[in-house]
Amino acid sequence: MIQSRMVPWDHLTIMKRKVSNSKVLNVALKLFSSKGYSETKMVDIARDAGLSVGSLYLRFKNKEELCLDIIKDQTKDYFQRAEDLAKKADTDALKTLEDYISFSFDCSMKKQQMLHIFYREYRLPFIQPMRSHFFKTQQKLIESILKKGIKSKSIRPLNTKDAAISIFASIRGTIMIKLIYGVGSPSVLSKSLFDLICHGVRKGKP
Amino acid sequence: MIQSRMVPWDHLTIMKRKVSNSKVLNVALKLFSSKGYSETKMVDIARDAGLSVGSLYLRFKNKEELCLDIIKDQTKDYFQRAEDLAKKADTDALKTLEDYISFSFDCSMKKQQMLHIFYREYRLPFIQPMRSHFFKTQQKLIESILKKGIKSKSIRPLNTKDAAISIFASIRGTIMIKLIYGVGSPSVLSKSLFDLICHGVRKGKP
DNA sequence: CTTTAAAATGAACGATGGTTCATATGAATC
DNA sequence: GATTCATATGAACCATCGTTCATTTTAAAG
Repeated sequence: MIQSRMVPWDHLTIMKRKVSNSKVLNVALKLFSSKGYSETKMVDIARDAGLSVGSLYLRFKNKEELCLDIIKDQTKDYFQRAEDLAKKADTDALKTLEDYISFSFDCSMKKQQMLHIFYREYRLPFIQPMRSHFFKTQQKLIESILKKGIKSKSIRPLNTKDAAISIFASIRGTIMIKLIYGVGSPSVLSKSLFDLICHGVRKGKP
Repeated sequence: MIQSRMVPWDHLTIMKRKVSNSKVLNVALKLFSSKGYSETKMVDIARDAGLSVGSLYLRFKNKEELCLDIIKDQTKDYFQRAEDLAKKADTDALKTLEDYISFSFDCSMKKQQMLHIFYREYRLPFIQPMRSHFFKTQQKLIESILKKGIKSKSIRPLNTKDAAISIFASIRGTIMIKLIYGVGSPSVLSKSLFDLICHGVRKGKP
């Protein structure tokens, strides 16, 4: 019981706080994703979480930091999982590419609330660094899969850098379309995108 | 000279107004695209255009309508040009697809200021109808190119609806990446995307 | 029961910015 | 010069939040 006085961190606190921090983050995520960042008011978050505005400011420095905390919370294990997945490209690059695309879709669907924050108001300045980091790592990751595929001859020789950008853009574009317009099922979109990226539309051999 | 009293429309008014409407639209476009819709204040637009706030409200009902007027102004002949282009698919579907992609890139680069409005704050409710219309028409257009290509055997048989969505998403995704991160030259991106869509990454015949 | 301090409260503050309106300007007409 | 009316002005109005802070509540410790 001493701990509840000494450590303020959420997961160690034993029922001193009425409402847990993760509850607040979830509520805020829901609001940001449904109404947008600037349309979501601090009072809304407080009300929905069952707290007062004042309490919010005891836990988060301000609105921006609250938003950043959400994003950190939502992305914490994505990068490692993507990295692990890419390692398999030594064995079968095309299969790895397929897995990566389907993994991207899965994650995006699970985290679509968070993605709404990214796609809306896409230049909220404090989000830019995270977006940039995501782009760079994923582009390099796709490039590494392509290189391995070319080496093992399952992928035709091509400019890996340009192709990686195109593939990354295609994946993110499709996810964006899905999120904005709600068309198509994720699995069909994912499958049909891989089919396109893998074979192209042209008839006959390349 | 009588006209200047009788018709308030911009292009017919002979120097009664200090500042033309199209000047205002251009100034506002510049501000919206560089700072974002909600970060752009009506006073900013007024100042940069060399007008008072009051005058702005004599010309545009409110901020939203001003923004819509900009978009209408910027997109007025896009749709017809895209339609005309697609007609050529009877002759050579692959070439038409290539042209469509490069046309999309060209337009997007010329109108990138306007696109910033679309990609930022992407759910400004009053913009949704326009976005939706764009998606539907372009998807149908791509689908029609694919169908013609399949008929004339330059394109392999595939689910044209799914493929059209993937292709549309890839194009828009690539343009978005270009606008957000500024990576790559438009012509290289366009070329490399067509290469991907046309051939895919796989080695050997499909 | 008293003390203590973390946690919670919400009214009040202050800055912001879209919109309005009473007033002014100026060019055309008589 | 007087009249008229489109155009222009910008201070003022009003609503909207993000943020703060003096005060209260809660519950563990003594």
